[in-house]
Amino acid sequence: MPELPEVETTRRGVAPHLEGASITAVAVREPRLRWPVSPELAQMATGQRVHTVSRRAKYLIVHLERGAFMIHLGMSGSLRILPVDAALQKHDHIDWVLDSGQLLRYRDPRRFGSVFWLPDLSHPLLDSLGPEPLSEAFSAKYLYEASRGKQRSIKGLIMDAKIVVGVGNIYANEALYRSGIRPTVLAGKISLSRYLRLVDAIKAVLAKAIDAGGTSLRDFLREDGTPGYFRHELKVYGREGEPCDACGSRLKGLKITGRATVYCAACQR
DNA sequence: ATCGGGACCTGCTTGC
DNA sequence: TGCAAGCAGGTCCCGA
Repeated sequence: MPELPEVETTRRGVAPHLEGASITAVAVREPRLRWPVSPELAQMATGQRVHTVSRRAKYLIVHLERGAFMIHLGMSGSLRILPVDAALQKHDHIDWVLDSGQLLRYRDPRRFGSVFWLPDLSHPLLDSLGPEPLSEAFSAKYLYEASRGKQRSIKGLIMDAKIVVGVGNIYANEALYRSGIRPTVLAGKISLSRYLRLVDAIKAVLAKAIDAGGTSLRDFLREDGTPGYFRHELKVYGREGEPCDACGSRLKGLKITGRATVYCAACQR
C-alpha cells in the first residue's frame, strides 16, 4: 500500500490527533515484524507526551519528550486513529493508547513493516539515505552527477534509497514514462537536460499523488482506509499490454531488479 | 560496482 | 467449486 505519498498522507492524518496527547499505555500484541519490536518501545513511550510527527523517507517518526519511535509501513502496513474501545481485527499488532480517548493502531497483514524505539533520534537505517525527492537538494544537477560512471539502469538508480528516497515502483515507472526515458537506459549515459525532465517528473508525480491522497484518503481515519486513489492517474503501472495514452502502441512489460516495469517502446527511448 | 535472488509474510487474483 | 501457483506498493543481505 504505502509509497511515499501515502506515508505522507498518513503523517498528515494522524499528526493532529497525536501532537499534544499523552500515551497512557502501549500494547504490543505481535512483536514479530520485519525486525522484532523491542520491549523498550512500550516501556519508554508510556507516560510520555507526543511532541511532533515527522517523516524521513518512508519512515514516520513520532517525537516524544524523551526519545521517539519510528514506524515503517512495509508493503501492507497502515495506521489509524480509533476510539479506545474499537474492536480488534486480524493483524492489528500495536496500539498506542492516548489520554484523549483515542488510540493509534498499527496494522500490518504481511508484517514487512517495523517499529523501532529511538532513544536519541538516530538509527542505522537512517544513516545512508539520500535526499528527499521533494527537497531542493534533489535536483537534476545532483542526479546527473550522482549517475556519472554508473553502469546501471536509470530505474534502478532512482529506486535506490542511497541516491534518493521515496521513489517506489509505481512512481519510478510513472516518472520515467512522463519524461520519455526508457527504464533500461544506463544512468551514466543520460544527459543533464534529460535529467531535468526526469527530476521534474518525479517531483510532479509525487506531489500530485500526495494531493490525491489528501483528498480521497481523508477518511482513512474511519474503519475503511481504501486506497486506489491515484489509480486513474496511472499511465503505465499495471497497464502492460494496454495502449499508450499518447501514441496508442501496446505498453511493454519486463522485470528490472525483480520489479514489474512497464513502458512505451515508442515514447520512451 | 551492480545485479539477481532469497528472505521476511499474508491475501488476493488467476488458471486449470 | 477447489486448489495451487503467482503476484503484490519495501528493502535488507548475500553471493556471483
